[in-house]
Amino acid sequence: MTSRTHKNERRAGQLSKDRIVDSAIAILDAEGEGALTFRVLAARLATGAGAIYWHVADKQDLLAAATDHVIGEAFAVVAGRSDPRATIRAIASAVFDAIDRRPWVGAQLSRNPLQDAGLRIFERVGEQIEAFGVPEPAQFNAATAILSLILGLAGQYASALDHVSTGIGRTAFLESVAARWAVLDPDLYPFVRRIAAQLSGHDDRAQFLAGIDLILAGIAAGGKGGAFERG
Amino acid sequence: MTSRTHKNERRAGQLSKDRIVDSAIAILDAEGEGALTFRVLAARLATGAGAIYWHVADKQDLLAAATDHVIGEAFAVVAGRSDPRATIRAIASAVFDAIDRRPWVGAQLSRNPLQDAGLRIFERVGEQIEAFGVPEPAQFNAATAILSLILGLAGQYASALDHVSTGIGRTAFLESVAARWAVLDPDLYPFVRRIAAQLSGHDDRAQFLAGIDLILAGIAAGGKGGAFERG
DNA sequence: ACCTGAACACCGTTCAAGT
DNA sequence: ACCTGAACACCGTTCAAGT
Repeated sequence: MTSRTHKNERRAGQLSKDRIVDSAIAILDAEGEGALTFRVLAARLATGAGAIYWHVADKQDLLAAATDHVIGEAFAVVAGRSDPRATIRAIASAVFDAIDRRPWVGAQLSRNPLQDAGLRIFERVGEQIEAFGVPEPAQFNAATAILSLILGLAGQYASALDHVSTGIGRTAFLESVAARWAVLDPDLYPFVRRIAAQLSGHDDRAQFLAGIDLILAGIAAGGKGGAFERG
Repeated sequence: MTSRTHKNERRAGQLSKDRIVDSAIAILDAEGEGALTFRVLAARLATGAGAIYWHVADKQDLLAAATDHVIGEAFAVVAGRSDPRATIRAIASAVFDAIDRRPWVGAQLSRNPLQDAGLRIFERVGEQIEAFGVPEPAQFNAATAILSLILGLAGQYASALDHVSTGIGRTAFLESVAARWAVLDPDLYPFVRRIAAQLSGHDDRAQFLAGIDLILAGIAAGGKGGAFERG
């Protein structure tokens, strides 16, 4: 019965930051952000709650590591296009897909934008901004704008998905929001009222990328002098 | 001693959602988000913790109401410019200033973007997008992009201010971030390393508005056909 | 109708004690 | 060095009881 049970069996029981983060991700994926507790995490790892603190500074550190892991994985499969514009769209797409699969990633990104995962996105975007031909002094602003848009959309999308997960389906949720919007005071909220009709049918991913395109168009337009010729 | 003490004295002691929200804002302003507790809020209102629940659904409701109050006040003083572009910049500026004064507003906006305050911003921006001459079908995407950028920047700025408030000053904080960035692996983070030098000297507000300008430029460029002539 | 405040069901985090 | 798990110092929220 215990044949084949050598010391690796023990090794598998060893704690490590990686194992902790993997377990945390499994819990977050399966039951959402509210379910991640040091107690249930410890139970799943068959250890004491305090043991986790040997490998992880605190809960924020754990969530940051989990988010960084997911974003790192998402970026690993983003092939670099020759066109910087297409590459930036691919980066944004990868982030969108990661959030679509795991709403907690979006929540974490928008809550703590300056941590590892955010820096990873910033770097990727910035490299393409440079490849796009944006002059040095403008690169910081341009990359920050795109990063901010991604994070802002991440927060909105994650928050919407959050509501969806707590009960009704996506279209039912959108319809309930649309119904609430359609009933606002027309003097105070003329725009939102009018837009409500488009809510149910709209495509989140397309809207996400449309925003990116607007900034890219603005960057391109800013270089009227020819400074942004593809090169 | 008790002359002049008529029933209004009693009235002042009455609870109401407004009084609760005002007290919550006072606590948030004075001691930050971590200090807002139903117990300390109740103490400040000289009542029991449970009494608050008669006027407020839960803590999320309280924070949403506080944020909506602040954004409403901020928008009350935003004069409409004749130029939609300038008005959108003024709206973004007002949000920036509100967050600059109260970091918790930024955190709340980015955490819960679809609540009252977010809707207020969305409406204001949307109206200007229409005034800008963006055709109907594109208005939703354009307004969402600007709202998302504002929320994304709100989150980043709030998170930075948060770190500042916990100890060191702003420039010291930026320098510590810059120092961390400057020391990253140059193969993995070439862009962030290079940009680190600009961090200490940069102007948050200018960067905030630069992002808005990029989207506006993108919107204008999108209407090459003349559809976006100022009208 | 509105308020009281004790009680409930949790949290993240710490830390003496073990191996 | 690493793990255990009870204990600490809190939370938001509920609810019987009061007025």
